[in-house]
Amino acid sequence: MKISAQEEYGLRCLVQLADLPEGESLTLPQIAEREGISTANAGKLMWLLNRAGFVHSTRGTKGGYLLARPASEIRLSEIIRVLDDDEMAKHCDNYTGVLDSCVHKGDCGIRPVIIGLHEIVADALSNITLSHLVGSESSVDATFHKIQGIHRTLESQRA
Amino acid sequence: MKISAQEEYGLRCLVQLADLPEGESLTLPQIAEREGISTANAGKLMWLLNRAGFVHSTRGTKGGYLLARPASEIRLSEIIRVLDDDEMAKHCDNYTGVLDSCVHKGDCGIRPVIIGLHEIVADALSNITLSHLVGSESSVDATFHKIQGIHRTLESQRA
DNA sequence: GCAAAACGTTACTTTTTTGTCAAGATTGAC
DNA sequence: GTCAATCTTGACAAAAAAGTAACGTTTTGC
Repeated sequence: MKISAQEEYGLRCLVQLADLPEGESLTLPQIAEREGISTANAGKLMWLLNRAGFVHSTRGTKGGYLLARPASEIRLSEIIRVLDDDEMAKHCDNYTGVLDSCVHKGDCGIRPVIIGLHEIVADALSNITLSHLVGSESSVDATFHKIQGIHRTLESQRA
Repeated sequence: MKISAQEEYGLRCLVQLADLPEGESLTLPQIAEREGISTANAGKLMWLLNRAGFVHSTRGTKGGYLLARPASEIRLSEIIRVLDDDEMAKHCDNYTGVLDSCVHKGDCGIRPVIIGLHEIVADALSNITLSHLVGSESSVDATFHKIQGIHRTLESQRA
């Protein structure tokens, strides 16, 4: 269970934009340099993020990228879903071995665990927004654990 | 964020062994057939699982594989850690772009989220054992949610 | 002993994922 | 209007993951 390169770098590019003063934008070369990736690679990532509606781009001299919505309104769960190509929906169609369909098509003891796991992850990520990620490592860490704590308490009250 | 083929199929092979009557074992061709994968592939997976100490193998005619420990004592968190090649420990060494080390080496707002996410997943998986996975899909689903519910309640009480 | 059935190990091939390149399109400045 | 800076897009190349093949070792049964 891991984060793909696309998820990691895509998220980082968005954080760079979220960390900008109101109204400012970044060009591809600037984003690439700040994240230590090639301009070509940054270009592809930003294309994905633009297509998904997370950023707005302007062409020509003085062009660049900026967030399409306030950072506080963009949840990590949305971002990951896009960068991950909605992998979860296809899980059971992918792992079919040498056959056309999974041998556990009818009844599968693993499926509920996989689905449940993704629910837990999506749930945790839906409570974190881009604006939560712009601070220092220690402050983000504190925020994350606070959010998780609150969330779990609400969960168990509901149950 | 997704499960790799190695994790998925490796876990499934273990579930097959967990579903066996006490003392019985399965050969590679049997495991392969039951999971719809090639014998060669099953062989590689079982080699990994044997090396990690989850199963015992016996060679020669009448040989085969069986669990090294009771299914109720093997937690999914251990299994995933092995099949995933302990990916988490290397996260920050992997995503360095074109550079030798990650540009966020010093202070990184994303790291606590990645680490926290893996903690949440490992936490959820540590409460599920192989024996939980042998029933029907609906019973496993019920068990999973029950375990998660109990766990979250304890978590929030502690907090 | 020897052949058949089974696991063990390493090297190789294929497929998927990542990352790069190059040509095109759009805009602003002069 | 031309030029330079910038994003867009599809094709291509490199790297990683997944899967296969080949050959070896061990055990059982005859």
